Amino acid sequence: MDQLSSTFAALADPTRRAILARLTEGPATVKELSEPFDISGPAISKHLRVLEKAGLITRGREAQWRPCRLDATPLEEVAVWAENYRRFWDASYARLDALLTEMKENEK
Amino acid sequence: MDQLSSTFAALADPTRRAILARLTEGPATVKELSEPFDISGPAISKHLRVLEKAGLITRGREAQWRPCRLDATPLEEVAVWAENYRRFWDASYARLDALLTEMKENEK
DNA sequence: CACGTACCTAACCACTTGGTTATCTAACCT
DNA sequence: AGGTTAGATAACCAAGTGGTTAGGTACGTG
Repeated sequence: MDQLSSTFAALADPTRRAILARLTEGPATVKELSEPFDISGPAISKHLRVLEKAGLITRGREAQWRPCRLDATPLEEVAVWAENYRRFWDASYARLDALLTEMKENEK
Repeated sequence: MDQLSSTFAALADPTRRAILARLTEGPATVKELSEPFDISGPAISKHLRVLEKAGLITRGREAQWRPCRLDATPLEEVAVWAENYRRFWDASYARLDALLTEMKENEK
């Protein structure tokens, strides 16, 4: 699977997005991350592995803890990808787009 | 499933992203959309249903054709979501962020 | 009417996903 | 050494996904 696909796939789960949101406040252990959720440890472990494979988190090791840190670089690609569609949802951008097209037409 | 989740899930497949890219050039029939891909009609139909459920396309009906049109509005939510993480990948933004935090500290 | 074209639905298959419980390793603390 | 805590792994299950083939519907045309 390509980078963008695995990033989108990782983001498709609300639990994983909540984990990312939590990590914006700083690194956390697996236990801390699992606190807000009513699911088992192994389930969290699986989510973390998905996030790690997508390159969205990195994991260290300190004694018996395996602290997770956010790595947002894959999200830049997501933002860039979405921005390419801005003119299709943004009305003012659409008008600008139409203007530019018109100008191009006039050049011919 | 919430809106953002189903949007991300829809975008996780390269075939579906390619279909969206094709639709930026204007509406297309199912046949036209399936042309670039080496998969069966029903497979395309399934992809289109996923995109439709995610609100990324709308479908009309003209005689025996069911033309698809792009609807990018769910992508705005994606862009906004990703932008909230910009400071975690953008070095200059991170520096600005640190500066603002420092200023806040000084206010106390 | 008969035929071809565009598209959908149904049934099926292999694989993945999100969850579980049970069991293991590794580190810390008495 | 024994017990507790953090975490991973394994085995399992139900549901979902991405693909297939076969068959059905709706429309335009000879």
